Amino acid sequence: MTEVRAKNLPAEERRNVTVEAVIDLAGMMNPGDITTAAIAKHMHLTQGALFRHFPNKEAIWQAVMQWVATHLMARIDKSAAGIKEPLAAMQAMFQAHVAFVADHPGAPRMLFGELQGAAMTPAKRLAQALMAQYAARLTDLILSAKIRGELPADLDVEAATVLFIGTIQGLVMQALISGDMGRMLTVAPRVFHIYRRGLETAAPNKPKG
Amino acid sequence: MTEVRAKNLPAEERRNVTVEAVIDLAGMMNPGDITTAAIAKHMHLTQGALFRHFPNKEAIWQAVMQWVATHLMARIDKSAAGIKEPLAAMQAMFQAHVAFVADHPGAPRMLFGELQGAAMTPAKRLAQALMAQYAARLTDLILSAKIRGELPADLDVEAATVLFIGTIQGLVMQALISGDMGRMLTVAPRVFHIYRRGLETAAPNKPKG
DNA sequence: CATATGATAGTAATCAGTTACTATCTTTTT
DNA sequence: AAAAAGATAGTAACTGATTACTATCATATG
Repeated sequence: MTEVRAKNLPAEERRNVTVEAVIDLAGMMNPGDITTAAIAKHMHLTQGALFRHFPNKEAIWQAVMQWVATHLMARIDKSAAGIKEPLAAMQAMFQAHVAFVADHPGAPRMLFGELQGAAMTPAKRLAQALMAQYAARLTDLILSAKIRGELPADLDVEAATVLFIGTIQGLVMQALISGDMGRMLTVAPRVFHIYRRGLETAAPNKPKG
Repeated sequence: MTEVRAKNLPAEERRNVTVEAVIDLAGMMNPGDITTAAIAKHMHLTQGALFRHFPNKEAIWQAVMQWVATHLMARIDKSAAGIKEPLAAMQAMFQAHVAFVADHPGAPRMLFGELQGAAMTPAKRLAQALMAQYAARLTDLILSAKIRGELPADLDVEAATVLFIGTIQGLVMQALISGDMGRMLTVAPRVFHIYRRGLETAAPNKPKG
């Protein structure tokens, strides 16, 4: 017997519910089309009440981006924790990232939408910081894989990092387009397999001849 | 002494100019935020005048998607024409696609934006047809590469196709985010190199042991 | 009672699309 | 070829709907 309507939530919890409502909505509609009225309706509240908990709409988006950054990184860190082999850790991160998106399709849509916006909003700054942190972590893993001899010393690290992130973005984008998140989960390991082979056998520009 | 303002263009040319204006604007702002007023202003026209040439806004977007589909496929076909080796053809397509995006950053933004929209608009249908055509062409190339012995017979064709498209989407997405299209052009061949190595050495699931 | 939370009912700005009128180009008629 | 007529293209001002945001009043909680 869950209450359809939770009344008079404490402020912090109401803010959390708001963020979840936005992530939820972003999975169903274009983030740019999400109005404060739509958010309020989705959480069974009146539109004006939202502004008792957030000073303006931008603050809501900022909170959402913070939620995405925190939860995504937490999930990725957890998946790779305790794995010694860098390539195995990367594989775990890859799968964890894809699984996170499958659970929260609205999250990448908020990210992409925010990052592509022209204006340098606080939300965009958060999104950029997330991306930078992600890329740095990957580069470290690839470098240590080189040191451990798991990857060839002449591997193009930058291209490998770009391709890892790009592969996920591409997978996610295609899943968002088709609307089939489950399929992405099964294709992801097969795609990562090709990526991994590419790293392991990469010769920079002139294969010895 | 170019005229700042071309007056009273014939209808068809005015429609072409409109499409170009939209692609141009989409490179600078979120496609969803492009208003008819913004389009008109960008082409030095009044907002109402647009509706003399298009019945509604959706028709404008439809024309834009048609433009993207036609020009992108033409450029890709041209780049691969006359190349016998499938892998070389794929490499040419890859580079041509990236170059097209560098020339028209608004094009992929329109595509992604349209494909992610919930409503099944005519513009979305065009975008989906473009993607399907693209994927089919790739699958054909990969299959013929197998037959010619350029790629291993046990390569996961579906994953290879998804990864090709995903790699481009990921590259483009990162370029859109950073706003640096020139860099994408230089990174693209290095990224494709890793992709190609992945295909050439891929063993499906159980590397013989 | 005091305060936090919510509802109701607004505001000014902006959106796609329409209307009435005017300018410009093309064709026909003389 | 000159002028009138018709068609096409553009302008300016508007409409109703929707937006983010606010002011005021009501209620629930501790």
